[in-house]
Amino acid sequence: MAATIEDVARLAGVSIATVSRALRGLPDVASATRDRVVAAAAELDYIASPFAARLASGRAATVGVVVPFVNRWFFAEVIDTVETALRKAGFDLLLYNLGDEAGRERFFDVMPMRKRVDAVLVVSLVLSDEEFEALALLGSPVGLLGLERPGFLSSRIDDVRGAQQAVEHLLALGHRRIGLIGGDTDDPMRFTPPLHRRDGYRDALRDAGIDPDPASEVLGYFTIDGGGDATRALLELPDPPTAIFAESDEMAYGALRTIRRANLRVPEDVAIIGFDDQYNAELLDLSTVHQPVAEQAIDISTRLLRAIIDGDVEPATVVLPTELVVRGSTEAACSVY
Amino acid sequence: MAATIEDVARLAGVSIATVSRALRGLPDVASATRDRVVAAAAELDYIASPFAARLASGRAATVGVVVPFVNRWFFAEVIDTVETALRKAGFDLLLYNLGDEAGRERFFDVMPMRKRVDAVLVVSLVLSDEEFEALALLGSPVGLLGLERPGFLSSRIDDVRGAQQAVEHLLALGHRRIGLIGGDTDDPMRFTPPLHRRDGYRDALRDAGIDPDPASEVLGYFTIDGGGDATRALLELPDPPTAIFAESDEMAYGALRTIRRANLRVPEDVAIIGFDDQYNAELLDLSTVHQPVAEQAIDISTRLLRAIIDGDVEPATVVLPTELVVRGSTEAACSVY
DNA sequence: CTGTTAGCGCTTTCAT
DNA sequence: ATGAAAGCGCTAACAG
Repeated sequence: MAATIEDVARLAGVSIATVSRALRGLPDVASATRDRVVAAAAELDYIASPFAARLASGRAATVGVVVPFVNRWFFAEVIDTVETALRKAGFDLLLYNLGDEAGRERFFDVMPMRKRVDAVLVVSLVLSDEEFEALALLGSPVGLLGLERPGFLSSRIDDVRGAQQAVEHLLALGHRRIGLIGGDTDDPMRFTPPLHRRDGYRDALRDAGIDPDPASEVLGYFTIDGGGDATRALLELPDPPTAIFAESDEMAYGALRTIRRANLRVPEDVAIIGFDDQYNAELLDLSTVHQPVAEQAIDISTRLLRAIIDGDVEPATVVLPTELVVRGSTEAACSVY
Repeated sequence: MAATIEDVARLAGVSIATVSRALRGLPDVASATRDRVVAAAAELDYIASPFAARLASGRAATVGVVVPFVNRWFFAEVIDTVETALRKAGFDLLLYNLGDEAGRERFFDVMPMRKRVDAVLVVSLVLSDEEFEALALLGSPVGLLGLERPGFLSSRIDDVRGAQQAVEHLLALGHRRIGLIGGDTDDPMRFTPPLHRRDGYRDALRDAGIDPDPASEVLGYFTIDGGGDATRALLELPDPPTAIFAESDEMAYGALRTIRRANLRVPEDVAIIGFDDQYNAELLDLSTVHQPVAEQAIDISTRLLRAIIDGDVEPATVVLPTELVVRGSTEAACSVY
């Protein structure tokens, strides 16, 4: 069987308490002693049993990461970055993939991470008051990525400003009739992005002296097909828009497809701009608003770790800047369509 | 503080051993007693400390999943599926994201999952003999997804056959000059897909009485840009191919871009087929060979769990079928280009 | 069917 | 600077 702390103690000729201290780099260990212990541990190929350590210390050295999906760009990117940050700090990442609504209910019902994580990171989930309450009751630091709530650590982008950037770009190109493909803002369990991005769209129009026209705002449900259908609706308007802002790249992909199938040219007939800048955007030559995903992930992981280790960290919200990325779907010069 | 097993035992008026049995659904507990225990546990909002249970039982109830990246289609898809399967069986998923070469070395050097998982699942990593050796030394079941090795459980597709399907499709359409965009087959740390898919390509040509022409096989390095460059090279050939088989969808995307930029039409001037059928393939109307990712993930998780629970499971390899998916990049009828 | 008891392998006072 | 000893909260014989 694998070596235990006693084996190391025996070989090094010290007590198990000293082995524990030496191997964890605690102070008050003579360096000669430490060397001896480290050598013994190496010889026996010893590593501490995490479960015994966790039981004895009360620390889980684990962060629970809760996501609605993992097989989508944003979430995969976040998990990737967070895992690396945690591992570097000696923490494990325990993944909770909610999946469907049933999975979500089961999760908040059972709270399976109870007693097994030091902190929780919730990624882009819209939570009810009860669900926030349940998280707070865990008694561990809770971090939010892509959303905000008073009393919780969080990291996000400014969706209003990002949408403004997109629409201001279209305005600067001379467009006056600009359509919006958005998400549902009436769903009580809604994502916040649809709401904020629509506000940014309207703000930008008003700032340019244009009155937002409700008829030019259609639902795309944040899917490719939804974006395609929405675009068809926009094109059938009596006075169709010359440019479209889609609240997500995915919806913009659908828009591109619909326009291509209608034998119209992008951007000459209709200009398209998305939001997110996922990797497909470059492939499809889509202008969009870049959001710094890895940066948000690193920021929230870092502060969450500090909250675990140093204890008291104030539950601030960090807002990271978005950036306009101009490609061929809005500027003909470099278009490949 | 949170309730312990003793609190429950006291409230239910039984011993802690009975609580343990009742809550874990073990036999030999009177149903009246069990009800009382369950009620007491519910009242105290009790859940067992996983660390104490793991320390005492020696079971980690955790599977370590080792991936080279998580932010790529195939891996995200696998993690998603495996997490769900494990969670359903009461197991945690501990993620190990190797990232770069340094991360990989650190991983196999330290073997950080030692003493903390009951099994390991390695996803599409090409391992050295030493690395396989290190895994075997863990003494736990090891599952492989996307690769195969005698003595290990594994689940994969038949890359040779899949490539044949792609090329046979092109041949059936009348193409005789078919180019190949592949991966490096000389790298000692190579993926196996490049090798197998190239073999399938050559087999299909030979079966049609065509001698594979080395000049028509170019390297695309499994990236979009690589696929684009490779395509340019193929188009500059004295006798350029009328169809191209890319060993991955990503390289096919690059091919589409290059062809579009060269003002050639797909599929009229050049037909393109990829391999994998990731979601972008449909978006880009790319013909490809579908590989069942979720099915592979479920198969290997299931067998790995059985190996953990029932102990002895023979280390078989399951090979799942691929399927040709015809879209607009090979058949003009439904093309949108 | 239920209770008693001895660990599981560490961490952490408290002495010295 | 080091050691002794008391847990951490559970599981698993074993006894009855």
